[in-house]
Amino acid sequence: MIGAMMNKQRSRRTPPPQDCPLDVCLRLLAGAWTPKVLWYLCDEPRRFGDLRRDIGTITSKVLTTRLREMEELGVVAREVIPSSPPQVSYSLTQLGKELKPVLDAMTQVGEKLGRKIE
Amino acid sequence: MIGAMMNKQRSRRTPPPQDCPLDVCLRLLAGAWTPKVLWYLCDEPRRFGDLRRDIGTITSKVLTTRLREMEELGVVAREVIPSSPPQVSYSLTQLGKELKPVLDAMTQVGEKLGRKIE
DNA sequence: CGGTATCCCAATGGATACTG
DNA sequence: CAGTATCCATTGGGATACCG
Repeated sequence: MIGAMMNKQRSRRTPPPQDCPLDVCLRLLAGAWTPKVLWYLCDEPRRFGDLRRDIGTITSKVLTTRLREMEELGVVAREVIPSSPPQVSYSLTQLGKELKPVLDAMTQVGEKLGRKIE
Repeated sequence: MIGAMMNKQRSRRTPPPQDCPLDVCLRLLAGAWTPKVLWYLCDEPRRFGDLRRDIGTITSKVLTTRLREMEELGVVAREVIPSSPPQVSYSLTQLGKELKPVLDAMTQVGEKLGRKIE
């Protein structure tokens, strides 16, 4: 079963192939909610539930997914604080903080783009 | 096109809800191939077919889609040169050129992210 | 040359329920 | 509190064919 399923059929869905650095960064930022997670982590570390409430309508499944992939890329750090009830705190790493200027730059252009919309 | 996208009925609940400038910029850049199109238009105007060949494996359907939405946002300009065979030239507008620093910033962070991957 | 028109698939992520 | 586990609707965009 696994063998069969691992047989990647490359016929369709030839993905944007190169892993140039731009694509890498984009794949991170384009994940749903990712910019908002970064935004709320910018100022200070936050716990899972706080993040969830801050962002508003994100489900815990998706929030978990995003945090896990950000963690794997070294953009956020996860710290478990043994206590009862359990607490898990998320914060930006040094690398994560380097995304701030990117978000700011995108916001600036976004404002000009935005005037074209509505 | 993105404008239409923004009025579209949301399926189940209100997903990525706010249209903050960051989201607007991101929706543009996250379109498949969009960064590459921008990249190849950076230096000089290019014709449709040239862009297609530059990028390599993009289909004309998708290239058209991307160029149309970039045009609607005022990021690229489309110029039809009456001749035989017909020529259509695409170039970055002033606003489009402002995306260059954004791409550069993303590339820089992407390089550091990339070292985490492979 | 510079596109449209179809058809269709697989990944993304939303809804909901449940757990240590 | 901080997640997992399922299930499934939406959709971006790839393949292919065709056109003025």
